[in-house]
Amino acid sequence: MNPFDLLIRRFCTQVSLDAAARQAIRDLPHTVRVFEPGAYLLREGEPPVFTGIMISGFAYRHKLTVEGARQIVSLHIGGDPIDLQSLFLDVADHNIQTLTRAEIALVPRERMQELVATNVAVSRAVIANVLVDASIFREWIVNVGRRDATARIAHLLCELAVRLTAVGLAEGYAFELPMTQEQIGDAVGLTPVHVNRTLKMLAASGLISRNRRFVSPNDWSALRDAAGFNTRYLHEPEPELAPTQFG
Amino acid sequence: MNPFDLLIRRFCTQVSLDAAARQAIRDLPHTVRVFEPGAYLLREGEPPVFTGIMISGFAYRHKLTVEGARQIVSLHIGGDPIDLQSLFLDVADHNIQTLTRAEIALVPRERMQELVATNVAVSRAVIANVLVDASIFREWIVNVGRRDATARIAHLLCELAVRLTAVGLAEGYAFELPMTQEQIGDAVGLTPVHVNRTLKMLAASGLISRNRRFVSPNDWSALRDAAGFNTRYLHEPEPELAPTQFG
DNA sequence: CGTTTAATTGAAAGCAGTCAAACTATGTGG
DNA sequence: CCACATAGTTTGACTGCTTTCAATTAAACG
Repeated sequence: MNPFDLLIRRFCTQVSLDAAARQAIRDLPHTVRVFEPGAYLLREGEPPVFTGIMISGFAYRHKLTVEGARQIVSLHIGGDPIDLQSLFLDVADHNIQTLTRAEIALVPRERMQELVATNVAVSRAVIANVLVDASIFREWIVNVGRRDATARIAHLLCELAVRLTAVGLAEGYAFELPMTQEQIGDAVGLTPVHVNRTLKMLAASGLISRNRRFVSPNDWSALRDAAGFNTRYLHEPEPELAPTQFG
Repeated sequence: MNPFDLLIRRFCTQVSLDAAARQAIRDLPHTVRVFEPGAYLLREGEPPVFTGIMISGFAYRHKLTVEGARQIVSLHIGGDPIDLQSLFLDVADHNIQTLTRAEIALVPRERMQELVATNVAVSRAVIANVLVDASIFREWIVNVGRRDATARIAHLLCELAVRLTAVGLAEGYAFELPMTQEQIGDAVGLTPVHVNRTLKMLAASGLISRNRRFVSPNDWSALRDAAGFNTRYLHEPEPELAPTQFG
């Protein structure tokens, strides 16, 4: 699929885009590149050059404390725009790295800025997308600030299950989680040892099944309850209102 | 000061606004209202009706977990736009409450949406502002996820000191922090008891002085080091580049 | 097959939480 | 102006969730 159709589909979950806006997006110049796992897409302190669209693979944003501890602040999957977060900021405040091999469509930042400046519908879509990202950041603050280890990890799993399902990358909320337990810990503010114990406990209590990095909820509503998970913060469209036509 | 001049000043820390854009902002319809401490400006689950500009006072955004624990996800001070975060989202994913008595200029959401749709410079300013908010959310994830109690609280104090100083509400990084220790705990993911102990420890170690809710750093660079605080995430303009003319 | 990376497990230590009570402002009504 | 009520701060003792340290097992890799 054309990377911009992925982006258009994403935008259409929040706003409607007329034909002109869609065409303007498709006309953006871009290069599709494949990045190996661990590749940096953005480094803190450096000026952002590209805006990207994840075609496939996983990526994560993270920051390091002065003591060297890492905190992952978000995860990105196929269809996610990358680095709209830096579109109008001149120095990156965080790093973005691929988690897996990933195909990413790179668009020069200035060209995206120009499009946002000239097309109202696109501008609105970009703002809405950025606002949803911000909502997810807020929920992550709650997750690391006020949930215990079990709920934190369950919440992360729920979020990924729902987001992956929304873009057709998970079946029945089951999915491959391409993260080491250390990376999971960095995402939820725990140590890898405790992530291991908590994951085993989630499996032992029957909430999930694990097979290597493949995770599947045995009882979705029980997992959701354990996580205190509510999809509201993802601002997904109501199923019945979901756009079926987007191109 | 006219509330919109506050907003224009804020926007001009990130982008430049031409005379037309400034006038368009000043032409926004608005009502100035005074809210008592604890008043709700927005409730999770409800549709946002207004966008606001804090003229004076403090406010905070927060979310509740299903267990009833509260997590404050951001603090707002004079000059901050409120609820640009919900400008294009139809259901609030969090609550906003005043911390103190606060004067707020309310602008109907649709009028702000219209302005963003018709004025490119304003649109860019709104996006930049929202992106800075998001950057602060990211840093808060790091704060609660990867710092110990001392660093967390020191970091909160540093952030407020810098932000209040930037808008002329603090002298020498000293300021009145109008929060109970329970609210501070809700902002950094700690219990009020531990906040109390940590605050006393910060004072005992000479990093800060406290007098009721008035906090002043005795040694700014030592406090900054204890917090692992770096202003980059606030995306403030370089002092020498700071706009001196903005209206 | 060795080598490296990741997952697992056990034991001990520690930071922060919980529970409970005392203290201190601040405010109210008589 | 004082007794009383309320909200917030402070302190102590104890508990416990997570971390730390260390070692073992399992999987991935060339």
